[in-house]
Amino acid sequence: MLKAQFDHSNCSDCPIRHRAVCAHCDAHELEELEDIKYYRSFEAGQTIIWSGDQMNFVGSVVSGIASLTQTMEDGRTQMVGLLLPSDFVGRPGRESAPYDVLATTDVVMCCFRKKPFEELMNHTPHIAHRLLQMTLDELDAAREWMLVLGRKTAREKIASLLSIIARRDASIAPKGKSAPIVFDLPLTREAMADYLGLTLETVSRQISALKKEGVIELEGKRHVTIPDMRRLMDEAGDDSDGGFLN
Amino acid sequence: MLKAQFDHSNCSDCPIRHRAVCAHCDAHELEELEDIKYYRSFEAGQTIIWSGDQMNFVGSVVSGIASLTQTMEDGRTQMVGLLLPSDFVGRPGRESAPYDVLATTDVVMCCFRKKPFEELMNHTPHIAHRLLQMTLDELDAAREWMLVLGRKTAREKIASLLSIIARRDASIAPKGKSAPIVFDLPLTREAMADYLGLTLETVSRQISALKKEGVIELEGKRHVTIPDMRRLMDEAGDDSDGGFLN
DNA sequence: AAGATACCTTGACTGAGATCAAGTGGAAAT
DNA sequence: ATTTCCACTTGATCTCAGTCAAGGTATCTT
Repeated sequence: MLKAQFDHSNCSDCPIRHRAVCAHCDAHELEELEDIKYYRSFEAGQTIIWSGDQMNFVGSVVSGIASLTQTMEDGRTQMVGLLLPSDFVGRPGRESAPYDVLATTDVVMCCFRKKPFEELMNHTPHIAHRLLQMTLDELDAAREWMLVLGRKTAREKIASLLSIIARRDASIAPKGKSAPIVFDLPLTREAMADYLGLTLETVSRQISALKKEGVIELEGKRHVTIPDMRRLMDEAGDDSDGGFLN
Repeated sequence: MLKAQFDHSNCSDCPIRHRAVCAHCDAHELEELEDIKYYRSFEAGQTIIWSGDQMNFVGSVVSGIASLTQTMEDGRTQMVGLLLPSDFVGRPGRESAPYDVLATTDVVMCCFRKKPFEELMNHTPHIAHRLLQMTLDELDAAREWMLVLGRKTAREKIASLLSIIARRDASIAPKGKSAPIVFDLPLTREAMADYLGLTLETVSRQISALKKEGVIELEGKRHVTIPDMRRLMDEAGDDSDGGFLN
């Protein structure tokens, strides 16, 4: 069903057209991409790519959320990337995947066979340049996350994660700064724990605590309301006037 | 003194010629780079770039070690990158620096004024392509580090850091796998702590413990011998046959 | 030579988060 | 309707690393 929704779809109608790796492409370049692209759907929980496997495609997340995950032999796991719509998966020039890629929700991906994509990239500076931009952004995000993992308390970690998810959804929010932000958590408590370097019990306790103190409101287990974004960002230990609110 | 050593030097004699952002450049491109490059030296402990400052240059570390560091308002700090010779500093297209860049040892940098470099990059795919490669490598390193920060014990963290430094110096080592690896720690205990998300006391204790158990040997506070690399990698919690030893 | 400084080590105690365990609630399966 | 299952919550206890404090050692200053 989901698949059909995107099959044969034209790039110009694509929801991630202006943010994905193809964002800077002109009409001609887009045609070349259309020739080698295909869509694939994955159900929540499915593994999209296994660490160590041959990678014969690269691609963009069109809808849904995927995660990059590293696992130690004894089972400890750490999420090392959260892939949102428009994010790119795979590395041109690399043979095998360094991490597991998991579908956290149902996911649709726009895939390109790796070889043709690499060739296309070599004579299409627009793609290479956009990929560089996106990679630099991801590197910044990874480094921000290193501060969270290395130095923040459990409470600050949770608040940081909620801030990030809220910020992403806030683009739709009205101008008024004080308007409450509402969203659904796309992650289980366990996935949050794997992202934050915590146990799921600690995640649960901290969410309960933030709820009890009115920093967040919860309806069911996933539906979150942030009455005061500034308060949440204080709890995250971020500079309260940094970036998001001005 | 250090400065003179590199002033007016020709790119073809440069120690990082084949690994830096200029690695793929041909003779003509190198000439263009020579026109806009200049060298700067920094003493150990000096700040190379302040977070938030205007960045009017980008460049490569030629010798020495620098670090990218993030600091919270209350003083907690996390190192988010370790810059070794050939590593690139700065982001084309960005105005202000997102992190502090500190000289951990004496450092020599090969700098390019940002504007000319950006223009040069636009019509020099060799540079853009190499920068993409390097950025993807850094992203991998950052993600590997996220596993260390999020899921490893203090002991594993120290062993991981020692492995990384040892691996870097091991390129010079003879073929025989069992040959002990010897190097000097380029970081203070505090810098190690900032890299690992620990306190300096914990770093000191874990190093003492590894020494007592014969995993490492110490001469003075900085001179390290690794009698058995495989043992160290076991302590790091890494797959013992992953990557380094085969 | 004596003091100052920077870097490091070690000990005693504390506490945040992990671990172990039991229980809740809601949705799907039978 | 009730069983099963999964995601989540909550409690009791434990432990690893943080905190606070004292002392050591090498180098630099005066």
